[in-house]
Amino acid sequence: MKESLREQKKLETRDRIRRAAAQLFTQRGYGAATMRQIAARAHVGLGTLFNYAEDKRDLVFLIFNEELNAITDVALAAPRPGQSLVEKLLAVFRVHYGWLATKPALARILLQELTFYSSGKQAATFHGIRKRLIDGLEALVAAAQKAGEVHRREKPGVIARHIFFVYSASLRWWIAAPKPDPEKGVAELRRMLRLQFDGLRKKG
Amino acid sequence: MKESLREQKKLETRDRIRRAAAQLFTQRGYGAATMRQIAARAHVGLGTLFNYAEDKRDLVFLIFNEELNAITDVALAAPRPGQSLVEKLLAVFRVHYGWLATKPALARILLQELTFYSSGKQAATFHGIRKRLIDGLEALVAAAQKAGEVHRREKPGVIARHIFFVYSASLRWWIAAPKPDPEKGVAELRRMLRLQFDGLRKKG
DNA sequence: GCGAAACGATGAACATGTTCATGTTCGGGA
DNA sequence: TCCCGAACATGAACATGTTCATCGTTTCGC
Repeated sequence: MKESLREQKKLETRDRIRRAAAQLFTQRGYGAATMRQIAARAHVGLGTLFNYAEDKRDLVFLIFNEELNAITDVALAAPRPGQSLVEKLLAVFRVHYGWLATKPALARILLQELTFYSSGKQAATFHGIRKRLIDGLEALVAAAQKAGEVHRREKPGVIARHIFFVYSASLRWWIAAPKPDPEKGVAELRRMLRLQFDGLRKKG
Repeated sequence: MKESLREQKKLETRDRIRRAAAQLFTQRGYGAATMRQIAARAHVGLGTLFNYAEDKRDLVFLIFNEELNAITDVALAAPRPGQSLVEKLLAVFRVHYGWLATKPALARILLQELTFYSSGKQAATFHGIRKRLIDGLEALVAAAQKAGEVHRREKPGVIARHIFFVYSASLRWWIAAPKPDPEKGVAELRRMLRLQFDGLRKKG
């Protein structure tokens, strides 16, 4: 290892900040928790927070990014061969639902306040992870097209984006509930994806 | 008229605030425009702003609400009998695209920063208007179900919400372009709605 | 080991959103 | 006409996010 001591201390400091921010955001909400309180609980100076997150919003991403990255790896490996496209997609999303259900208060902050926020160093990482997810969806769609399960009238990227938006909408709807149940969330999403897969047109 | 002078002055003050806020948000962006600058340009005390909007974000809704309300009336009256559901929906949305294209900078603030913000007196009005739009969509869907154009596997409210989200996503994508062209926006939305209408499943 | 340069921590100072106690203006009843 | 209460306007005071000049620590070439 190159910079043992320095690097070590930096990681510990970042972790203390993450834990302090997570606790205070959860207890008091995003708006009511102040940077000074977070700095105090993390045993760092006020200015130090801004060495790790560009601004207050960026702190939320700092809390989530590490776990989100790991969870996304798990999620993208979840689909099994032989499943239909909808079931493969649900296998991916189910992992995220289960994870977010363990920390609904923080998840609400992430989904309701930050979906379209993009500046900040941590936010960049966040969007990178999200892109990996969307790329994964695109691969699933492309495979389904190749297998003849899905038509080819639209490019897989377009369809993947569309699916991602359906997922985002359902997720936001679900997380707003008082005590989000992942099973119910996945069930609702299944309805939405079926609707998307089957279309609106009346058959025969 | 009941309160001629008072009511009159109030309306004028609100209008000055609206214009000042719109100008400064457009010129400098939402973050860089300060409440003090807005108050100065509106020839009003700083505190007065907070008699008309609950907070800074609420100012954005104050700017939009009046026009948005009128535009939504026009939009909901746009569909013509005999059009397909997709064309009826596009007739509605086209009005909004055309309107927002005339003020892209402000529209970007509204769509990218404020879609999920909900507290504040102006925000309440905004969401009321949005609900009227979604109810209108629901009525179109219900009619299409009754006419046998759309299946009945899902309730019209669910389908309408789904359509609204597709619309929101497309709109946000479109408004991010440097100089949004309403025709292109509507064309892109048409692709998305067709995708929704036809479904993903490969036919026979 | 030693000096210096790079790196990170720090909190006082600043900028700006928000509150609120106070002053001002208007409408209507006596 | 003359008050009085309600509605409205106001800016000083406050709370809090953010910047930045400064300081201590770690690293690295010698």
